[in-house]
Amino acid sequence: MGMSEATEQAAPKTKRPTRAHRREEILAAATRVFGSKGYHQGSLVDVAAQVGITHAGVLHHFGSKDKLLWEVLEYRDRVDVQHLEGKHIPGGMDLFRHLVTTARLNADRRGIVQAYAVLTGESVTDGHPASSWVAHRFSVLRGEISQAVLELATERDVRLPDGEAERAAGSVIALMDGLQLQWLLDPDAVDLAEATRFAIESILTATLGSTVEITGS
Amino acid sequence: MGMSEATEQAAPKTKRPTRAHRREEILAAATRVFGSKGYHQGSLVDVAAQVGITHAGVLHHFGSKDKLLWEVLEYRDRVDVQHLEGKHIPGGMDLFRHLVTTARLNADRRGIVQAYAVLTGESVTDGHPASSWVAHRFSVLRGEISQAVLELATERDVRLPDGEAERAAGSVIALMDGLQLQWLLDPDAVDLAEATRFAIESILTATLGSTVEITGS
DNA sequence: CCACACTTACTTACTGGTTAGTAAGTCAGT
DNA sequence: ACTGACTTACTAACCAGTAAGTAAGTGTGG
Repeated sequence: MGMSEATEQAAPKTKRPTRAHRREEILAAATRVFGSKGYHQGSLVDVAAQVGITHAGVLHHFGSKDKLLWEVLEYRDRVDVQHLEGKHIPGGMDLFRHLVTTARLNADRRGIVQAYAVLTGESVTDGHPASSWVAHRFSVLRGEISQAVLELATERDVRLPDGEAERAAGSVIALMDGLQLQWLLDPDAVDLAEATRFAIESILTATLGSTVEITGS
Repeated sequence: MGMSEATEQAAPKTKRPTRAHRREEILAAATRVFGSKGYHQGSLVDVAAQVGITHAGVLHHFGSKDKLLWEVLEYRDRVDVQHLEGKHIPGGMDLFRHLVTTARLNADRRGIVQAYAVLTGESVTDGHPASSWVAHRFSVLRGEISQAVLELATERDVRLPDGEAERAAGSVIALMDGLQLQWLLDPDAVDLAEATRFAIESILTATLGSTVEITGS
C-alpha cells in the first residue's frame, strides 16, 4: 500500500453527496436516534432510514456501530464548541455565564440534551463504549470549572479550603446534568435556564462567601 | 433414618423455595442485571441464570419483562424506606441530614446506585417503561424537599421568593443524581458523601441567606 | 395413613422478531 | 476503466413471549 502524495486540502463540490457530507448526515441522524432510543436500543436500520439508505450503507461509512458512536460523541463536541465565537472556553465569570447561556440554548435543543443524558446514563453500564468518553469529559469539565472558581476566588481575595474548588466544580456539573434529567422528564416542572442560573449562583455564593450574581450574557 | 413423629408446621423446612422468597431472589437478581447492563440490554436469560432457573421460569413469576421492571422499581423503594427507623420521611433539617446519610450509605452500595442511575438515564428515551415511575419519583421528591425548605425558612423567619423552595428542591435532587453519575464513572474523583453535604449546604445557605450546616446524623 | 385431585414451579422447545456484521454485486461519476 | 457509494441477500446470534409437559408439593376425603 503506497502512500499517495499530498492532495489538496480544499474539498471540491461534486453532484453526488461527498463522503464528508454524507458522513455528517449520518452523524446527525445517529445523534437523533441514539438520543431518542439510546445506543443499544437505537439500531443502524433506524439511522440509515433517516438518511434514506440501508444499514449496510451506514456500515460502509463507519465500519461498526461502536465506531459510529465514537464519532457521534466527537461530533457533539465539535458542534458544541462551534457556536462559541472565541472558539476557546472562557474563564472566570465568563465561564459561568457561558454555562447558563448554554442551558438557555439547550431548552430549545431537546434532542441534543436527550442524547447527552441518555448516553451519559447508559455509559455507567458495564463495558459501555461511551464510558471512557464520558469519564474523560467529566474530568476535563471539572478541571476547567474549578480553574474558573479559583480565578474568581483570587479576584475576590478569598482563600479556599483545599479541594473546595474541585468540589464546587463537581457540584456545578452535577447540577446541570441532574436538572437536564428532570427537565427532560417534565419540562413544565423545571425552568432549565433559570434553575441552572439559580443553582450555580448558589454554589458560587456559598463557596466564595459573598453574593454572586450571573448577569445575562 | 426414621423421623421421629413431630407435627411442626411453624418451621416448615420446605425443599422448594416459597413463592415470595423466589420472587425476592429474582427481584434482587434483576436489580443487579438491570443495574449493570440496563433494562434493554439486560436479558431475562441473565436474570434467570443468576437464580439458577430458565428465563421462562422468571416469566412464570412476573408475566413479562416490563412487569418485572416495575416490581424492581417498587422493590427498590421498599428497601430504601426499610432502613429508615421512623419508617416515614423526616421533615425540616432532618430531611437533609437523611439525604446526606443516604449518600454516605450509597457509597458502599454501588450496585443500587448504578441501577438507579442507569434506569433513570434510560427512562428519558421514547416510550421507556420506567419513565413515568421516574417522573413521579422526581415529583414526589421535589414536593417533600421543598416542604422541608419551607419549614427551615419559617424556622428562621426567612421569606422566600415565589417558587424558590421548589427551585432549591430541584437543585438538591439534581445535585445528588449528578454526583452519583460522576462517582460511578470515577469513584476517586468524587467523595460522594462529602460532595453531597457540601452541595446541599451551599444550596440551603444561598436560599436561606444564612450559613447552614448539616451536622453528622 | 393413604389415595386422589389439584396447584405450583418450573423446563424444554419453539415462534416471530430484531440485530450487527459480511460478502458480493450494481451503478454512477471521474 | 476504475473507484467509491451504495444495495441485496445472507448469517449467526440473541431476544421476549408462548405452549405444553413434568415433577414436586398441598389439600381433602375416606
